[in-house]
Order: sequence, then C-alpha cells, then structure tokens
Amino acid sequence: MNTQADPSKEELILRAAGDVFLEKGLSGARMQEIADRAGINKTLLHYYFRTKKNIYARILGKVFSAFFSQIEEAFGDGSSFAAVLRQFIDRLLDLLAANPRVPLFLMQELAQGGAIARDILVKTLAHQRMTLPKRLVALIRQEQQAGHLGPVDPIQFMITVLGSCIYFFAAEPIVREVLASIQPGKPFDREAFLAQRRQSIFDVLYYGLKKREQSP
Amino acid sequence: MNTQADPSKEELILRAAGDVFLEKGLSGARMQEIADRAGINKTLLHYYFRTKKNIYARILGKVFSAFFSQIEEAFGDGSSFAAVLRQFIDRLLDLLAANPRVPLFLMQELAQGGAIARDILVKTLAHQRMTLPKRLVALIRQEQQAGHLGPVDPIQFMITVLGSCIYFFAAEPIVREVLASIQPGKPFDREAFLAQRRQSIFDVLYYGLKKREQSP
DNA sequence: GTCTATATCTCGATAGAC
DNA sequence: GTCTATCGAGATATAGAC
Repeated sequence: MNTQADPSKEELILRAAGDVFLEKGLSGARMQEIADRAGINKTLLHYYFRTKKNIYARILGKVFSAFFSQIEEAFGDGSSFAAVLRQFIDRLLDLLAANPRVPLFLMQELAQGGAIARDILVKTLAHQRMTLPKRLVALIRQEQQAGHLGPVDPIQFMITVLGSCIYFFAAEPIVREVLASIQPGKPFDREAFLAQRRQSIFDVLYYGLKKREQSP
Repeated sequence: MNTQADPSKEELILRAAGDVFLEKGLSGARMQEIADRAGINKTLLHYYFRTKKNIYARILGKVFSAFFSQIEEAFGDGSSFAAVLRQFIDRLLDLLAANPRVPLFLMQELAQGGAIARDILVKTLAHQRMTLPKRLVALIRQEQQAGHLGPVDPIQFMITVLGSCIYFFAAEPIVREVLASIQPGKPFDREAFLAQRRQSIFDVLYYGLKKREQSP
C-alpha cells in the first residue's frame, strides 16, 4: 500500500471523505465534494465503496480507533503523579490542536444514536486495551493510600481532565465571541491562549487533587 | 398567545422543530418529521414560516438566548466565593440535565460555521448583559487580592468550570461505554453518578483555585 | 478501472381546490 | 387556514461504452 508517494485512489477517497465528514457530518456531506477534494470522478466513489454510508462507516472506524489509541499513548510514564498528569494534559492538548474537529464529530455522531456509530464504538473499545483508565485509577488510588492525594474519585477526576481539555476546542467559536464581547478590540492570540490554557488546567486540577497540608 | 391549554399551530411547529433540530441538526432534520411530531400537515410549515431555514433560525435564536440567560441566572449571589461557585456548578448541572442536547447542538452548529448560527450568536451576545463573566472575573480578582485565592487566570478558570460541567452531557454515550468496558456488568446509575459528579467538580475546582497554606 | 450519461429517489417548496 | 397533488432541484446510485 502506497502511503506517501503515490497514494491509491482508495486512500485518496478516504482522506477526502474524512475531511468532509468531519466538517459536515453524514447528512451534510456531499459525494460530489468528496470526489472533488480527492481529485477523482464521482463514479469512482461508488466503484470502490458502493454507498455513501459505507465510506462513512470506514471513516468513523478510522477516527475512533486512531483517536482512542492516541489518547492511550498520551498517557505515558512518569516519575511522579504530577509528571504523569502534566504529560497527559500536554499531549492531549497537542492531539486536540492537531485534530480540533474530532471530539465534536465523535460526540455528535454518538449522540445521534446511529446504529453504525454505536456499533463501531463498542467494537473499538473491545479491541482497545483500555489500559489508560485502569492505569490512572490505579495510580491515583496508590497515591491516595500513600497520603499524597485527597479523596477524589479517579473516574470523576478523569472526566474533569478530559472536559477541561476538550471543551475549548469544541466550543472555540463561542469562547472567542464571548471574549470579544467582554474585551472589545482585543485580538485573540490563539497560541498564547493555548499555552496559558495548558498551564491553567494543570494548576487547577493538580492542586485540586493534591492533599492539603492544612485543611481550611 | 395560548401557551398551555391550546397552543397555536405556530407554537406546535416550533416545539416539534426544536426537538428535531436539536437531535439532527439543520441538514439532518426533515420537514416531514417536524410536521409529524407537531401533528400537522407538512404544507402548514411553509404557510407559517415559508422555508426550513426560517424555522431553523427561530429555533437557534430561542435556544441561544434561553440558554445564555439561564446560565447568567445560575450565577447567583452568595456570601463567599465558595458558595457562589458551588451554586453555579449546581445550577449549571441542573440546567444541563434538563437540556442535555443543547450544548452539543450549539457547539456543532457554530463549528460548522453557518452564517445563520454565527449571526445569531453575535446578536444574542450583544443583547445579553454579559454580567456573568465580568462578575466572576471581578469576584476572583478581589479574592485574589485579599489573598484567598491563588494566581489562576479567571477566564481560564471559567472555561475549566464550563468544560468540567458540560463534557459529561456532550459525551455521555462514550463515557457510558468506557465505564461499561472497564467495569463489566455494573449497571450505570445516572442519578448517583450526577450527584457524585457535582461534588467532585466542586472539590477539584475549588481547592484547585484556593490558595494553599503550605506550598509544596 | 475510468468516464459520460442517465436513472432513481429524496426532499423542500408551491399550486390550486376547498 | 388547511388539504391533496405535484413540481423541480439536487443528491445518490447505476448502466454501459471505452
């Protein structure tokens, strides 16, 4: 399979379809647009995949498994809980910056409750090793028993981490407009904002979890 | 205008359209389905609103202004910063529990970058008093100057609060599947989960923001 | 495998009777 | 105001030549 120099037509179609479906969803996407972006004749979409839904299912599967496994990888090793958490937040934000439309796409398709999406999610999770949540839970429990962390539920904490990282990318247009409306005239510096976001998430979440020396 | 006993056809249409658009978005919604759910002939949709986009714009406007003003209201008064924050988290989660599809709908429609959605957002923000972000920023700054809170940026903190609260509702199917895959057999008790979520968000975010007696 | 031409279908919108 | 019938655009999908 040629991946770089001379991608197959099938590959070209899947790349273009990924872009279009992520931007517009299943019902909003047009076969003609996919063909145009792939630089091929529309008929070939049907020759290779027969139906629009088939292409869509392929994209959904690819996006799911790629995204989940990348999140798994983001959870690296570290000498301390603080290091692991910081690394995870950093890598997750990098991953999101590179794929800003993915979370919204996945959430949307699943909320719509399509049988295709749910099927693929279940299958993806079955193939996934799911080491991340288990390792995080184990790590937090261990640190709690050592008396370093407060009594927060690890699953709930994980959801808070994900929400804190993902929300901005899903709601970026809203955030921007609200910022513009409370700070008129000030241009939005995305790079600086994301750098600040990274630090702020870690500060709030790490010190939120860490056990207090003095309880107030 | 009859609101309860004998709603006008216009009202029936808008209610049905709200449901359908929130579930499926603009391109996924079908006029026939709106008519069916409203219990009304399809032609009447066009008689009252002429086009699908007109109905959509009405729904978008209603949802935006209702949701934003309810969030504003959620930010009540309180004797302390802790009380204000807890109240805000509680009310926001209640609002989300009552309207679980709204955030995803708004985020999705804005990300798609439709001119309609962006227009309505800008107009809504212009009409909104936007007291919430300003009040929060002021409150946090004041507490920081009094030495009660650490040096976290108030805007970043607000985004973290929103993300922590909203994420679960947007990603509920994913969260459920992941939970099921790491805790097989255990049924999901939504009520209990949300009660725990409420407490956990407050614990992490409040103590994350609050100034440490002892810095580690 | 690839193209042109066209069939088929879905859906928003309208005409016109009542 | 409400209904039946239908139009017409635009989209997916297929036939058939090359």
